[in-house]
Amino acid sequence: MVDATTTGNDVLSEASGRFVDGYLAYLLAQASSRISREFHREVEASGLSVTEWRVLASLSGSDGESIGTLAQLALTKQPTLSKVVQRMEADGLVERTGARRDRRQTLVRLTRKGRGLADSLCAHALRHQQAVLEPFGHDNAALLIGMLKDLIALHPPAAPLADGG
Amino acid sequence: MVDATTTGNDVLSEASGRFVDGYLAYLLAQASSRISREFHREVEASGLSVTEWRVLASLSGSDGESIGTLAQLALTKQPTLSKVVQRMEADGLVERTGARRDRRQTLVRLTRKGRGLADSLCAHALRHQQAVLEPFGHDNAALLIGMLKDLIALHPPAAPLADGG
DNA sequence: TCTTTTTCCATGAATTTTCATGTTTTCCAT
DNA sequence: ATGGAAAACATGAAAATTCATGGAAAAAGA
Repeated sequence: MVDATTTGNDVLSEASGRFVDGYLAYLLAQASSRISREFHREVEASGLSVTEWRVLASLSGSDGESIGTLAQLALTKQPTLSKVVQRMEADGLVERTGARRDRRQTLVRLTRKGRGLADSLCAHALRHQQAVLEPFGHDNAALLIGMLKDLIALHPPAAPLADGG
Repeated sequence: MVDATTTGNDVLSEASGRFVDGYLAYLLAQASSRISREFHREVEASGLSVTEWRVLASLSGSDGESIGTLAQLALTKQPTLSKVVQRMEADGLVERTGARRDRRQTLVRLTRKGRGLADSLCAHALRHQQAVLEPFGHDNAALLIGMLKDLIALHPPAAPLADGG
C-alpha cells in the first residue's frame, strides 16, 4: 500500500528538476487528467462527450439544475453549456423546463432515458474510483478526499452562486 | 488551520446529495480548476493563454522537451501543441531545433525572452501556491502533494513515453 | 411606481482544439 | 542489408469552445 506519510523527503521545497514537478496546480491538473482518462473511454463508448458525461453526473442525485450551476459543475463557460444541453435535449437525455421561481432560468432535468444512462455510468465510475483509491487504503483515501473538499471550499467559484457552489 | 484528519465522518461512502460531490475525479478537476483560475488572470495579463503558460512552465528547469512530452505535460493533444509552439516561436518565447538524437523529434527550448517571462511567472506561481497551501499547514500540505504524486505515478500517461512522464 | 442596474440565458462570430491523415525517420525481424 | 511496422510531428478539415452581445426577467433605488 502507498504510505503517504513517507513519500519523499520534503516535497515542498522542491529544489531540482522541472518546475512543474513540484507545483500543486500542475499536480492537480495532471492527476485529474490521468485518473479521468481511463474512465472517459467508457464514456465515449456510450456515445457521450466528456462534457456531456459531466452534465449527466452533475444531474445525478439532483432534481434539476440551472444552466449556470451546470456550467460551474461541468467546468465550462455558460455558452458552451447552453449548446451542450441543447444537443443532449435533442438526444432525449435531458429536458429543459422554465423554472417556476425565476423565469430567467432554464431548469435542466434528466429524462427517464438520461437517468438510466447516468445511473449506469455513475455505478461504473464508483467501481473505477474504488480501484483507483484501493492502493491508498481507506484512511489515506478519506484524507485525500477531505483535503480536496477543503481546497474547493476555500476557493469559491468565479461568479459567486447563491450558496457555496 | 484546516485539519484534514477530522473532515467529516466517512467521506467515502457518500450517501446523500449530488453524485459528483463525493466523486474523486470530479473533486480533482474542480480543485484544479478553482486553484488555477486565480493565477490564470496573472497569466492572461501577461498576454499568454493558459496552454502557453503550461508550455513555459513545463520548459522551466528543462533544457528542451519534445513536442510529445510537452503535449503530455500541457494536457493537450499533439496537434494542438504543435500549433501553440508555432505561435510561441513567432512571439519569440521558444525556439524549435531539430533534436540531435532523433531527427523525427522537434526539440523545443526557451529563448532568453521566454526564460525571463517563465521565471517571473513561476516565481509568482510559487507565491500563489504558498498562499493556497498555507491554511493546511506544512505537514498536511506535504501529505497532499505526496498523494497527488502517488496518484500520478500509479497512472501512467496514455502513450507510454520513454521514461515515466 | 418607475427607472436603473443586475442576473440569466441564447446566439452568431471568432478562436481554439481535435480528428484524420501524410511524411519522414527510426526500429525490428528477417 | 532490407522491407515492413511503428513512432514523431505537421497540416487541412471538422468540431468544440469561447468571446461578444442582446433580450428578457428580476432586483434595487429613487
